[in-house]
Amino acid sequence: METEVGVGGNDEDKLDDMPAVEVGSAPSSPREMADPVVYKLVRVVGDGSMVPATDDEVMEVEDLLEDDKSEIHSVADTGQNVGCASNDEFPSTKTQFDGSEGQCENPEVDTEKSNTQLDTTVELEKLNAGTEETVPLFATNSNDGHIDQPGSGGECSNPLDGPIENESSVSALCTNSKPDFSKLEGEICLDNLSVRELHETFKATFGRETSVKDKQWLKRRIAMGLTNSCDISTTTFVIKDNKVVKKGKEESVKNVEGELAEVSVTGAVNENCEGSPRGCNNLMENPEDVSDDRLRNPGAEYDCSVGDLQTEQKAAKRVRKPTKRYIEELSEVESREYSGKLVSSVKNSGDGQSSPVSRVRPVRDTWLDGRPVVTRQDSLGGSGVQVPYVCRVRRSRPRENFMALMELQPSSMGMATKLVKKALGVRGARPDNKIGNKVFKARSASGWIQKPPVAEPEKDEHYQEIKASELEKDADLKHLDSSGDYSDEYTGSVPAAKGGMRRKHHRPWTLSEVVKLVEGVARYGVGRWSEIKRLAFASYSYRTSVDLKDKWRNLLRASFANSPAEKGMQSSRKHASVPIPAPILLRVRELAEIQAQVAPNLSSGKLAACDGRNVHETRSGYL
DNA sequence: CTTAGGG
DNA sequence: CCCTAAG
Repeated sequence: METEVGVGGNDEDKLDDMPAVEVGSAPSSPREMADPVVYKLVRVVGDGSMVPATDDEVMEVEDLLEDDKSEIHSVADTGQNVGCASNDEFPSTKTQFDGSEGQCENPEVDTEKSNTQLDTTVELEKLNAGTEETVPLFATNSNDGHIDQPGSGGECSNPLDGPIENESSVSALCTNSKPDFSKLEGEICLDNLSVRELHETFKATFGRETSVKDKQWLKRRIAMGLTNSCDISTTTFVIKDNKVVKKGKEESVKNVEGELAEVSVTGAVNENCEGSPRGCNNLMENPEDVSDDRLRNPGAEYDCSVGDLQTEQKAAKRVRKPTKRYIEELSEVESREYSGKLVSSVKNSGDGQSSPVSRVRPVRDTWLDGRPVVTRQDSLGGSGVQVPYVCRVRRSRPRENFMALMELQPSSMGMATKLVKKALGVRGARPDNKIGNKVFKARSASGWIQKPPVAEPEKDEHYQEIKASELEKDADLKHLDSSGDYSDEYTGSVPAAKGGMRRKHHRPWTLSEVVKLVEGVARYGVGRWSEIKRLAFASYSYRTSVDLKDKWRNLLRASFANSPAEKGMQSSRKHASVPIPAPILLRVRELAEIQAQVAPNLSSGKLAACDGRNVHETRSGYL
């Protein structure tokens, strides 16, 4: 779901103001994007910096909106939402999430952007042109009863958006995006219908009345109902050059079945799209805040929007959309691109993508009663309680993220990827982009992904990992310092039959991570793992200080093994999944030596002195 | 809780 | 990666 944001003008200011905080901010300047019209949901942090919103967030908002629209009272359930709803203002709509509930523990993130949670502002950042869908959303916020269509207003609000987009989008909807439904409808083009007619249609379709007056919303809803398919739910249109590309957006819908959130991603590809490689991805991943919330109130979420759908079409299955992880990857690429020297084309994991990859490991799909249930048992200790898979707490560890897999079709996916990448790249192109890097980090750190219920049981895990590693490798090789990170893993450990916890999923260290580690060690000194963790690895939710330590140990081993006697050791060295570049190993060695010499003699107190700048800084931060 | 080390 | 001991 794309949302547009009135933010436009503000962005710059925000950008400027943006703190250097690593985690936090993602400035996105809408203007930057010239071509693709995409609405991006953005979260505004307390300081005014913006962070890309996660799918969850977006979805949540959408849900809320929809709920409101469709049914007025629905809001009540989700307390958090209320805050959101209250704000009519599109530009800055703040959604308050319940901190306590919502947050899964993510220490790093929390610390750095503690504010975020409290006031999470959902802003729509409009990268480009507006989309129809957005409007309805807003409308929902305002109020069920009177649905103002801020949508139009919102779009209008942004000069950038321009009416043009709307038109295009609308027309597109009629013609392109929802052709099916119109056909289904019996040739009726919803656009032509009056609100009243739409209401009737709505009623006919869903069997219930709707108070929503928004035509667009109604149309969309009806279309959805008619099609049953998820694709219609949200559509993003991307205007590239002359072409209008419509990209299907995933609908955030919870599956009736037990699955809280299955998202279907439908990449509707326009004819144009097919031709053009570029795809545009709207969704940004975002911090866990939202996801948690969602988890919390599954029921509330889908009362309306989902309810309709469900009632109408229980059969239709919604597939979770790939976005987060997917996006992360993309973002990674992006970061590299702009930071970098190499502009790498995104490696489309085209091959892999052809077949949907999904991971469901931690999740148990059971069709026992004929009712498919996805349950996560681990967090509950195998109690068998159904848990929204989202919020898993893994021991005391920071938190786990779930990876989402993409169910996209190859074609759409590739396109999407490219588009996203492009979009990102555009943003990055700007001077401010340095921030982008950070942003994505933050995002990655927090990003949770919901898993597609559909996933295929085994093997996807590997699949994904491999894919990820490849990606990383790709990125890393291009430039080491770029930080690439994957989305988190969805699961840490799963209770074994016995109750033993499965190991945390193996997370291969990427080059970028290694580089960061090395830098961190150089900066803060060996042994200050927690500091390094916090500072250098703030963005990586996984990788605990212990992990860092272990990795360092391994690096040391590797470095010493390698450089001293390259010849003999080769045999022992097999191929590491991620071969560490010699330079890095050298650096590691150097650092190790330096530290070894300095630290011991001077002892802890002096060490700081020696390191001076770094240590102090670090310390000051804490102290 | 953070480190360090062994497994 | 995990686990544990020690500060």
